[in-house]
Parts: sequence; structure tokens; C-alpha cells
Amino acid sequence: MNWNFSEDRPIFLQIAAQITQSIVNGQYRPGEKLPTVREFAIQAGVNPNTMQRALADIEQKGLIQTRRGDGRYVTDDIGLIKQMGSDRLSLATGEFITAMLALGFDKAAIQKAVQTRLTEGK
Amino acid sequence: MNWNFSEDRPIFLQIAAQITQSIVNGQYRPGEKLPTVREFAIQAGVNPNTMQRALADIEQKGLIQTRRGDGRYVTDDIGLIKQMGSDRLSLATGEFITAMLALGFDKAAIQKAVQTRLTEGK
Amino acid sequence: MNWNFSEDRPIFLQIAAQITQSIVNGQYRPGEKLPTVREFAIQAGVNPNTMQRALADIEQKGLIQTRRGDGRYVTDDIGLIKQMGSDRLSLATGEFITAMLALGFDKAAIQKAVQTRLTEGK
Amino acid sequence: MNWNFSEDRPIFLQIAAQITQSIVNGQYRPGEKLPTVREFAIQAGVNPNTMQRALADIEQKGLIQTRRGDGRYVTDDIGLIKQMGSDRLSLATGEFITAMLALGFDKAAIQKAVQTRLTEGK
DNA sequence: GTGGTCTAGACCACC
DNA sequence: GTGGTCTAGACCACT
Repeated sequence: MNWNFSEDRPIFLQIAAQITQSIVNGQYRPGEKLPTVREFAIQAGVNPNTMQRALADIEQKGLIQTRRGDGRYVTDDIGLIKQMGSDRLSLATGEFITAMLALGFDKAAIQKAVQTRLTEGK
Repeated sequence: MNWNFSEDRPIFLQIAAQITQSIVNGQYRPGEKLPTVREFAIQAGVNPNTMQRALADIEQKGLIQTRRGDGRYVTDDIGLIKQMGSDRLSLATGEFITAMLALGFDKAAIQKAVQTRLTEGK
Repeated sequence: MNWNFSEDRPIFLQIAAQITQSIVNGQYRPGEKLPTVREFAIQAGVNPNTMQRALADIEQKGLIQTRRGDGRYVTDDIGLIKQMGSDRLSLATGEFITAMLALGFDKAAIQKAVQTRLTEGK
Repeated sequence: MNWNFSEDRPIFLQIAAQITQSIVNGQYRPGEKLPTVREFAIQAGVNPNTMQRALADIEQKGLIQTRRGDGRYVTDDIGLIKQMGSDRLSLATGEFITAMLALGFDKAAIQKAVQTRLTEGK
């Protein structure tokens, strides 16, 4: 995982987003035990408090669960994980398109821009 | 213009983005005189200082120009305005796609999501 | 005269400086009649009030004199004009060197920078 | 640092220039932590907001970096700092010489004035 | 009447 | 405790 943060958003949110991402894309598998807060914190080079907050954020969404005295585990509710991914796709797509339409681009232009980006990395 | 702000980002940035948008999409035309800081502030329901900061932000990008003792004007550099729009489209598209790929969606899924959204409002 | 103004200083001061300059360097000769405020204003593309203020500024230093019902004339006090030039040279040199020393450049570096600039246009 | 401000320029610009100067001349070293906004503000006898604006100005040029919740640090990019110094020297020299030539002084006169000033403090 | 600057003081997010 | 944002209100320079 590449832990480089931008300065315009809270670090803990960026961490939460990245870990969530890793769960959704399967890098951390359902039911798998996660590193400790301290390990995560060292790895990311942030204060343990910050990491704690990020994990609490994810837990609150149900993606991870804390077993006291044991550690944190990815949920084994595969449906929830998939749901989370779909939600993000849907939400991000909606925001993206709305913003571009507001800028005055028409549907064809947006479609073309997406197309170009998707194929250029080929 | 709809001046409703979300709480998770600085208001002055949201204002700057909205006014920039209005310039890019042609709502404010090149060379046109803008409302005064105070008018804008009242309209948006914010403090004149906040509005001033937003406008300074836009000016710093070259989209508007200040004539002291007179008022603020949209730049008449049409190229710059178009450029700004293209930049935003390109940047937003890149971020959107990168984020979705990171979530584990493949190109087909992304394309389909965009397609669906674009045609559904039809 | 090239009337292009920077935005970070009052326009009337920039105008005053330019006209003063033209008197010091002999472009307007001692005793010569100057254009009217209105002519000057049109030429420079500014409000007559602004030009008026600039000329008042110069007059207050004694470089020009107003003869009511007639017009404005450059002073015929050649000594004063020369003095004004020397003052500016001295003042500007002092400010320039003080600022550069404060930035940490030593005398040799400053001298070299001046030398280079003076000879490069050759 | 001597915090005495002239009235003809915005205070925040004067502050920014002075702090920039202190970074360029090595008074604040690369990577060093700067005083807090409030400390700086008290020291200079200005409102914290004014100081904040000055620091934001410097940050925008890349000379300092903000670590949120922690403090501000001088950049450790020594090249950038040196560059900034050179830029200022070059810019100031150019402006100085251009202005003096416009006043009608020839190269020899300018050179002599600089020379005199540089050696007189000896 | 325009924009620009400054002060004072409050509140919040973040580490 | 750190920086960031916002409000309120005043004053000034400029056109």
C-alpha cells in the first residue's frame, strides 16, 4: 500500500479510504486478521491516534470488527463488502457526471473523456 | 446560482468552485463585470471577507481581473477559460477512473456505470 | 511614453513617477509647457481625476508649476531637476543594496550582479 | 528580527518579505520548525489573522510547509531556497538598473553609485 | 462606491 | 496545542 497523503483532506479519512479500498478490492480478505493499530501506524508513518480514528471510522461502517484482547478482523459478510463497492461506484459516478455537466460539457464530451482515459493505459 | 454549502469543505473554496464553474460554462461571459463583493456576499449569505477570499482565489488563477475602485471583471482571454474547463474535465476524469480501478472495478464496469448514468436522465 | 501600469501600486503614483522621470531625463525640457490634464488623461487611458492627482503630486515637489488660466509648465530651475535625479539615484541605490545585503548576498555578489546586467545589454 | 512596518504597503506583504528573507539568508534553517502563528503574531504586534495570511503567502511559494496540528516548517529543499534568493537578486537588480537608466543616468554613473555605496560602509 | 486591509474574537478539525 | 476558517465591523486607498 502506498501511503502518500494529500494535504487538503484529513489524513485519517484518507487512511480510512485506502484501507476500505483494500478490503473492497480483496487485498484484505473477508475474515482476515488485520495488522495492529501500532503496526498500521508505523507502516503509514502517522500517529497511532490518527490510525485509531481511521479504523474506528471503518468499523462504524461495519467493514471491520474488533474482538477485544484479540485484534481487528475484516467482516466476513461478503455481501456487505460488495455492497460497499457498488455504493462507491454509483456515488462517485453520479458526482463526477453531475459536476461535469455543471461545467457545461455535454454527454458526448464526458463519454469521450472517459473512453479516452480508459483506453490510453492499454 | 444555488448557494448551498456542504460542511466538509471550506466555504470559500466551494464559492470559488461555483463561480469558476459559472465562468467556464458561460453564465458569466468573458469581459463581463461581476457583481460587487458585497452583492455576492449578501447573495450567498456569507461574510464579505469570505467572499473576498474566494474571489482572490479565482483571480490568482487568472480567470478574473480586478480594476481598483471600479470592480471585478471576467477575463476576456477565452482560451484561458476553455483551458480551465478542459483541465477540470481531464483532472476529474482521471481521478474518478483511478479511484474506481483501485476499488477493483474493471474498465467494462466503469464504462457501464457511466453509460447508465448518462442515459438514465434521458 | 509607455503607459502600462502594474497593479500593486496606486496608478497615480506610477503616473507621477513616469512624468517625473520624463522631466529628469530631459524628455520634457525646463520651462516647457506640458499637455493639459485632459490630454494627459486620454493619452494614459485613466480618469482625469487620477491624472490631476498625479500632477498635483509632482507640483508639490516643485518640478512643475501651474499658471492659472494658462496651463502647467516644467520648472526652469535646472538645479532642482538635477537634484531630483541625484536624490532618486542615491535613494534607489541605498535601498537596493540594503535589501540585497539583508538577503545574505555579499558585496562581491551584488557588484557582480550589477556588472552583469549593465554589460549584457551591450 | 526587526518588526517595523512602513505604511505604504500591506503589512502582511512586509511580513512575508521579512520572513522569506530570514529563510533565504539562513536565519531559519532548512527543515527547521518555525514559531507558531500566535507567537509570530505577538512578536510582530499584529493580529494572528494577518500573520496567517503572510505565512500562507510564503507557503504558496513552497518555502514553508504546514503539518496540520503540528506546526510550520521551513522547506528542506535547499535548491528552492537558493533559487528564491537568486531570483530576488536578479529581479531587484534588473528593476534597479532599468529605473536608473530611464531616469537618464548612464551605465558609468550607476556603476559608480553602487560602488560608492558598497565601499563607504567599510 | 469600489476593492483591500486589518483587528478582534470565536469555533473547529486535526495531531 | 496546532493551524484553518468564519464572522463582524472598521478604516483606507483608489477611481
